[in-house]
Amino acid sequence: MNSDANTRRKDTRGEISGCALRLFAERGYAAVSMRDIAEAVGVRQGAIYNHFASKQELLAELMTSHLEAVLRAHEAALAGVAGPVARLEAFARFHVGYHLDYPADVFIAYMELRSLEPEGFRRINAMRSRYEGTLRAILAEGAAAGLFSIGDPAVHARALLAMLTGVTVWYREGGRLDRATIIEDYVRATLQSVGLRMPRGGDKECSTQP
Amino acid sequence: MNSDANTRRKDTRGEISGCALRLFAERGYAAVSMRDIAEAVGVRQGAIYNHFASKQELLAELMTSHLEAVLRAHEAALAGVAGPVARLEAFARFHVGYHLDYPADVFIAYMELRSLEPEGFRRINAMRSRYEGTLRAILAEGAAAGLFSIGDPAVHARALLAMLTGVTVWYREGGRLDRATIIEDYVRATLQSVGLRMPRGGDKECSTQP
DNA sequence: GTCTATACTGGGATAGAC
DNA sequence: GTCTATCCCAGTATAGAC
Repeated sequence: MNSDANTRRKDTRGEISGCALRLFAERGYAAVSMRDIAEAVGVRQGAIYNHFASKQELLAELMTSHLEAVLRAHEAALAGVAGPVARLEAFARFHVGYHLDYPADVFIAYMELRSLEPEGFRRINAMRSRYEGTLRAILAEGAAAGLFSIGDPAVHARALLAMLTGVTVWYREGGRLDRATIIEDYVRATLQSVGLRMPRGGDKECSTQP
Repeated sequence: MNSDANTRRKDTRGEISGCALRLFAERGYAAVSMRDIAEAVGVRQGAIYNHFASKQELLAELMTSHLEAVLRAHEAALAGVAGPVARLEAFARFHVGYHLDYPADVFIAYMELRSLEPEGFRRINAMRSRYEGTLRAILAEGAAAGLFSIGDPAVHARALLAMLTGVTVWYREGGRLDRATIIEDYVRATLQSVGLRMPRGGDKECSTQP
């Protein structure tokens, strides 16, 4: 039906995005050259400019599509979840799970904001703020209802986001701990940080230690 | 008595360190040129090489002296503090306080590890691991004693470090919140995250909201 | 749409006068 | 120890053949 990205013809644009994403995450935007990206894709440097007008546009595109995906998935994850406690748990579970699945995307969106030129920065920072705002609202609501014991909701929101996002810094697939364990640990830390004690008992049988 | 950095003669080396620190923190190592640093200092580019052999050595030097200072201050802050609960509180209070005082140093040491060449990386990463290890030990001890309710101590240590270190990302002097409030909020989040409830009552009178 | 080739800029680092 | 001047290379982006 549609003409684009349809058949299995090689999708150069997509491969450029993928390689750039990985390299930016590994070394940082400024430390990666268009030649590096081209080599990873298997084309010559000039070919990239058939798909992206500039390195800057490539970065902005990566961040935009990532943030759009995050916001969509995040809204879906919290849709129909009611009450600050349940919403906070859902937020933490979604956030860590998503970050385990897309560590490079997340890392870039978190770290390379400063590499954006003013226009892109404003647009993309606004998307990030929306996301942060939903967590802040949950915390403020829980605090107002007397359910949470926290200081300033904005401070706590940033503290939790830093904590949850930090999972991308050290997590590597096939490591000592599996995905489910890590998520539960972060969810527990999140809920306890606002003064709650465990979501539901030991949660998935507390068999961490033998 | 000593011959170096003694009188008030201009300390070019120190100014290079200071400007490089600030610029690396603002834009990232790869995005800052030796010309940028020289301009900030007020000398010509070549003059830097009278004090540092290379840009890479300059970065390694900044990170090393920072980490040495952190480890010293951290040991002093925890010296004589006994018991996992008190030590965890002292750790959190020290960590956030130090990071509020030296945000640029901390940010670089956290973010620019990947910009180090192999030799410097090993050396400096070992220093970071020592620091992380002290927190992990506190958590493991508290968990073993049944005082803390956490999952894997290594996961929780990294989660807390990311949370506490993240204060440098958003804190700006003269903002809405003062230093003491921010520290107390982070300390509270830290202690609660392991399942404790408040260090001592409301702590400094809970007058956050009017 | 990809290639080769190139324009142009800016980077790290060095040489030698002062 | 700092300066000016320069080397050499890598970087982004473009032009034009295929």
